[in-house]
Amino acid sequence: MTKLRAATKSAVDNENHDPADCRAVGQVLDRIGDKWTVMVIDTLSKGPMRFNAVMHIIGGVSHRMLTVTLRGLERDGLVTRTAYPTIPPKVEYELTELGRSLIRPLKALSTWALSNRPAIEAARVRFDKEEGKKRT
Amino acid sequence: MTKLRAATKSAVDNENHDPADCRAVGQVLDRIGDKWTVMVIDTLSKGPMRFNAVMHIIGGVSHRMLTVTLRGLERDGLVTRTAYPTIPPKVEYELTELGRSLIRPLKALSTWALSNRPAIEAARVRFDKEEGKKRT
DNA sequence: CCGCATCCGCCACGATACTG
DNA sequence: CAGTATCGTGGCGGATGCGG
Repeated sequence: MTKLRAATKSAVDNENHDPADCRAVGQVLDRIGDKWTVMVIDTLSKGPMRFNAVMHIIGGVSHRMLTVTLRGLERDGLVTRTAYPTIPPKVEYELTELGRSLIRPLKALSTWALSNRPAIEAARVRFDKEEGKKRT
Repeated sequence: MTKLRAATKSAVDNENHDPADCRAVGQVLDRIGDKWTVMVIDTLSKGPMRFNAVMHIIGGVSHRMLTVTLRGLERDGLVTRTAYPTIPPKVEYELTELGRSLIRPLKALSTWALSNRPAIEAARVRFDKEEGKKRT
């Protein structure tokens, strides 16, 4: 998602060929286009879960990035954070209704990806081969 | 998106709680999660178009980034590039069948975004207000 | 008109260490 | 067990200039 971010939105704001569509998608991508958000949502879609559980299931996410990602999702009302002030602490995360509603469009994307990855892969290989020929 | 990128996929590859879903989505986000890809697709969804036309319609995209984005899409077989070797040059871009098939799931996302942005915005404001209180 | 190379600023991400 | 702070790095994205 890399990076629409707040920095450059000015130019985009002034444009309206079909603002509803492209800007809306842009917004979502800003949100879920980062490295871990989608994985967290997918993981939490199976039910409420503790911090470490999420971390272990995803695997490969750093402690810090998981915290940051979860805070972001909490901020946008996509997950709830419930802290039990016990010793040791126990924190549970759960998708909100809003968060769960995102699963469906995400599934659509995932379905598309699964069906078309071979085609993309093929196109990519073909393209790179052409590139190779040009250089020789 | 902005940045899953190839760099870190190693850790993710070893994990399979529901690999089909999350990895597939991850792949797509790697592709379309950057700053301009979705906008380009949306723009081209209206029909074949010349480079400058796309640039003008999107507005705010640098010459270089549009080139890069289009090359990426071409590489993955999502758009075709047709150059007419006239003077001055004229290049037309058009979505392939594969590219057009991506519009549907994108629409799903855009629909979700449009319906829920108010909710997200509200949650965000609420969350930030709480943050403010804590700091005081 | 379009593509490509170079230079550079900036931010997402990761590793580590410390607190409660 | 969970969160925060700090620091370092890679690579995206913008500006500009040349080539065809």
